[in-house]
Amino acid sequence: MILFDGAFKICNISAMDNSHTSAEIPVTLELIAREAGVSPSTVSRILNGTARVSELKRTAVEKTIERYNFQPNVIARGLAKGRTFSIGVLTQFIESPFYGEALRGIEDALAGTGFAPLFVSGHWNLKDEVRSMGLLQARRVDGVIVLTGKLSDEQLVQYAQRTPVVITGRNLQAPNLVSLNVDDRLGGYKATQHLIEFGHTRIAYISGPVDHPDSMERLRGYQQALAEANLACDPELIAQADFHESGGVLAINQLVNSRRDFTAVLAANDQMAYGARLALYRLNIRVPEDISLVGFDDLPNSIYTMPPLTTIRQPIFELGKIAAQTVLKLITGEGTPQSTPPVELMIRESTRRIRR
Amino acid sequence: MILFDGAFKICNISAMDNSHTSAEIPVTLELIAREAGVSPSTVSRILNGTARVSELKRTAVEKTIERYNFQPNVIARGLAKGRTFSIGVLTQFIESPFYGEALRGIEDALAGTGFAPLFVSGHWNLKDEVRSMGLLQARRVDGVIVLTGKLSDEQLVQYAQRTPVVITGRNLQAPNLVSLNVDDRLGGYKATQHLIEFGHTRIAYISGPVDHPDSMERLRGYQQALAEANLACDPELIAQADFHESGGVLAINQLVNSRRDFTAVLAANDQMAYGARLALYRLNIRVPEDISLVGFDDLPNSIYTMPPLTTIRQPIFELGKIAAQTVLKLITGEGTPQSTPPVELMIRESTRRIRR
DNA sequence: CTGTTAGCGCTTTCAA
DNA sequence: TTGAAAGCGCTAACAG
Repeated sequence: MILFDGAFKICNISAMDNSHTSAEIPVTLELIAREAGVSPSTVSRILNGTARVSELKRTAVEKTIERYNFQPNVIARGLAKGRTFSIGVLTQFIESPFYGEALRGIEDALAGTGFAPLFVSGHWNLKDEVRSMGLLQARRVDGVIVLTGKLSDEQLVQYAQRTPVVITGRNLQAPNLVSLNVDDRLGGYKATQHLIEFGHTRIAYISGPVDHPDSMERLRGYQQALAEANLACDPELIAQADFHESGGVLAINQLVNSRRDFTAVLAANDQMAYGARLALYRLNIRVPEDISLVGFDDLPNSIYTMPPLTTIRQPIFELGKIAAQTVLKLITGEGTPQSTPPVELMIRESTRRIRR
Repeated sequence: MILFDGAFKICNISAMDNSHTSAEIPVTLELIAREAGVSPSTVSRILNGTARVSELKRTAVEKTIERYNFQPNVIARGLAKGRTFSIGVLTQFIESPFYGEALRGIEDALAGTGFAPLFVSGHWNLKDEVRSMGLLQARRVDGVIVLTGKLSDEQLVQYAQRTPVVITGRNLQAPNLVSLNVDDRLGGYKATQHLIEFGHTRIAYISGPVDHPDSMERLRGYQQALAEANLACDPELIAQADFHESGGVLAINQLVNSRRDFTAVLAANDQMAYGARLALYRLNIRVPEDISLVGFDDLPNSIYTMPPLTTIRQPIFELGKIAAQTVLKLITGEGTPQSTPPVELMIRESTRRIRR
């Protein structure tokens, strides 16, 4: 295997010398103005469409802009206008498949508006969230979208005094701030109801962190569906986990060790359902023949799961989109908030009617 | 089900009225200086540690900063210093589980350096990539990391004339630009070799897009391993797909329809392997009993796949980290480029020794 | 050590 | 219509 003489390659080590960078005449609006024989204000006016400009000068300017491939400095513009045209987005993990969809929604809504998203991560960790919010503040974003997280209501309200805030996953009333929610409880309810309709009466629940509002709402939906069907809610059947795959694994083991029997499992999110799936496989328990499994979120992957996962679809892409639209409205002072689309039960192949 | 009277909820509609926003006195460096009884320069010096300042004034200033909760305006600072302290990152899909890891690496490397990443998406689409690069340019980022994509070498080189560029997934030599690579060919080679060692001789390959350099390199590794083992490379056993799950489904169907027999499949990435897995399941072909399956990337999910997927681990988090470190070095003009860690074969449960 | 004075690149009155 | 001038919030010589 002689072709591979190293496990990696780096090109152009000499490129590290970038001493030449210093030369270059920066192309600025002023330069354009001079070259086109007009004043800077005129160029600015053309760029912003702020006022009528004679056809003659306009074409002259446009030509020079073209020629120099001039792009106005958004930073400088921001300073002058007191607006940076960027929207801060506090997500939890930049690589999260779940929040990723929301980010895509935000990108989508912001495309073509002149505003750009600035993504920062909080890692489900108050300190990081505060630091990240500080970064956004320092960069004077015009608005902020907070995708859940651990910031206190007070912090959020205070933050909203300086900058418009849109927050998901919590109910909060304050000036300059709007909360956007999907109906987690309804989701938990629908999922449980589906299982009950399939004849299951012993339904285990793998919950997320107790301090996570979404998680608790879903649990409430589960409990309510149980209650409405006159089924007891056995606390032994509720395992507490952490929204991660590994938590799902642990939860299943714990549930099985408890020796309570159950014929179905509802996981508070898809990631835990993935972990649960693996744990069941290890225990030689078949899905859905022996146990039905339901997730929550409908991650892109859940169609390709083995078997494809029955789950609650959250309109998370749309939520991101609406959040972005809402924050823009807050900034410009327009009204009419949007409603978020409802959660939806996606019946796939991980659940089946119980054999009697 | 009376508790849910709507499938969504929006709070605080009245918050849309943000007319009060106009009041507020902005807290600036100048304000701090005045309140502390010193000149703006002194405050600036304290903030930047640019020069020694008497203990007396320092504490006075620090107190006022504290009192006003002052955060210097990074935008203004950027204008003055000719540096924005942000690094543009062109990714393809913000929600991609694969690039997500790289983004995390970038965040990780940038944390605490004062630089912030500005993530933009290219969607594997030249037009979007150009637009996104334009956005970065307009915002005067101090450096750019390009995670593969379709920009031409010329475009990249030209871009590097204005801003330091780090590019992954291609070999390019130019001033002010460095290319970072993982050894895709070696990955393809290792994966194939593993299959051959397990006794497989008829190994199908699901490729990515032909215009994708990573994809082609992996294919070459596959071919080389075959050649070294004196196995013929049957073109009928190579299905062309698109790096997405659905492509994996299609590829398997095509492969099976071709009526060539094979006992193993190597997919050029994990996502296609997921799709292949589903397609095989639909066809009642067991993995790994009937067919062994290997992926490429080692996405976080591949441990939780059914069965857990044998795959080539790409050090993509580390790659992101190194890319960020490299671009910082390019900016500050320091030297010593890093090497990227090698790819690694992760043997899990989707492959097994062929029964004879 | 510290204040004064010019800008950074753009927008925006205010006159002309 | 258009230009001159002032200013956005900060930094960086340059004196003192």
